[in-house]
Amino acid sequence: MALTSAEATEPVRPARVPGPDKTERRRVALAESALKTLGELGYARTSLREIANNSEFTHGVVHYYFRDKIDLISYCVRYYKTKCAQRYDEVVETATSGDELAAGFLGKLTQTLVEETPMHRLWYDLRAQSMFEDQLRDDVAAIDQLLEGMIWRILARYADLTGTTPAVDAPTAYALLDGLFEQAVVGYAADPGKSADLLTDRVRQVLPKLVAS
Amino acid sequence: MALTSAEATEPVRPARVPGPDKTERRRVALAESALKTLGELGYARTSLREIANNSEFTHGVVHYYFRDKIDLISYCVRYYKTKCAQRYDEVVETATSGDELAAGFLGKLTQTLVEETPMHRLWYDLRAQSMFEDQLRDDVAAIDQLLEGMIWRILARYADLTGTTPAVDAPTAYALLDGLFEQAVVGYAADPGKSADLLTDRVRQVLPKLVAS
DNA sequence: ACAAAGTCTTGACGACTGTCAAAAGAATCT
DNA sequence: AGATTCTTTTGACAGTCGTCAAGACTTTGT
Repeated sequence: MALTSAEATEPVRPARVPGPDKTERRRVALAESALKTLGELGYARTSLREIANNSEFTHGVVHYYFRDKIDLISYCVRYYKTKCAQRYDEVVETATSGDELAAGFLGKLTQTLVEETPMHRLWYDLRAQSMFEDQLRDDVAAIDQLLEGMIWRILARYADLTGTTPAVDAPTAYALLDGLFEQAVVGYAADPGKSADLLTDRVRQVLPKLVAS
Repeated sequence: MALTSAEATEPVRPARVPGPDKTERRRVALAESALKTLGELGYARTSLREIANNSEFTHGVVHYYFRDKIDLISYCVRYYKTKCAQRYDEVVETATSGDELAAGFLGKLTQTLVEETPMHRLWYDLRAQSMFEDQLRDDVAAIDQLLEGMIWRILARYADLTGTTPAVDAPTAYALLDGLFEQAVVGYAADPGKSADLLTDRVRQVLPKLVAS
């Protein structure tokens, strides 16, 4: 799946630029600064100047590499995708029993909840923004698809290891687990320790209900 | 449960004001304009002037009745609460079988999805904002509690009518159904008709898994 | 009828915002 | 070495923003 939107917005490349690496490295650097800022402040309070302050450049450079602010945000969303595409695949590949898979998945789930809290808050913020910002919709929808695939691989493997079959389809499984995870992310600010434990308990309880003999 | 936060921010009332009705009616009117604007534009793009444009007043009046912008938004969140507090109670009260309850609940669920789409988008937007805006956190948490109670009454009654017991606790049930509903709200923009039908199918499939003999 | 109090409009302030482009600095080519 | 191109900084513009308060208008009380 080509990043057609990014290619479309990319400035025409001069003949002597040393390949795409420089421009792409810059865009990635700016995207990382943007994600950091968005994770701290949220979409509503993130300005281009704030993003620039969190980078090694000044605000002008954003317009050299991106058409406008929303172009940068969209790029961020797509870049975000590449960072979480295969978060649980190792667990899927190495588990040899349902319990082991569940434990591994839960370990990773709470680990990412604790270690990447701003990124998760950002994700839910951006998904909400996508309901109001047409330009974000497709990129956010693509990430939802990706996350749905991730969860499906977990559930399909879990069914496999437990000699059962999934009792719900991929979108349903994803929505259910996403609901639990979002609850943990929202509740994390108020009570970080408890939130992670509750998530573990709830997912462990729900997972077996999503498969059937 | 007293609206202590609102009372705390209310300006000291002159001795001769004709009771709380006038001030409260004004605050409600402004809150309704604010909710309308927030539902259309989202939190990030909603300004006080935009809210005023959607009301019969000018922007100055907001500061006559509210300390600041966030005070108005908080009031909106609490006011929102009163509008959805008992959405499904009639279904709970009138259903005489599990199937009837499920059908009634699903009817109401899709009806509200279709008829109040901006309010639901707003809710998810505000909940995301509450992760970044401390002043919104308690009010949003209170609404989550309320919605959890609503879902719990549905599930408890469903268990009652089907001669089963709930297999998960209230927060878990709420997170699961909330996940499905949010998925429908997010997907609604892309495909309104399909989204409502999918929601119905998924909730109907999941509900029986949340109770046990 | 007039004074007092309440309510709302108007207008301005300082700060912030996204965007644009000139200019300066750096890198590359001849 | 100098020209050319690329990259970044700087600075400005026009507009928006939340907030504040003076003043105008409305309502109420005497």
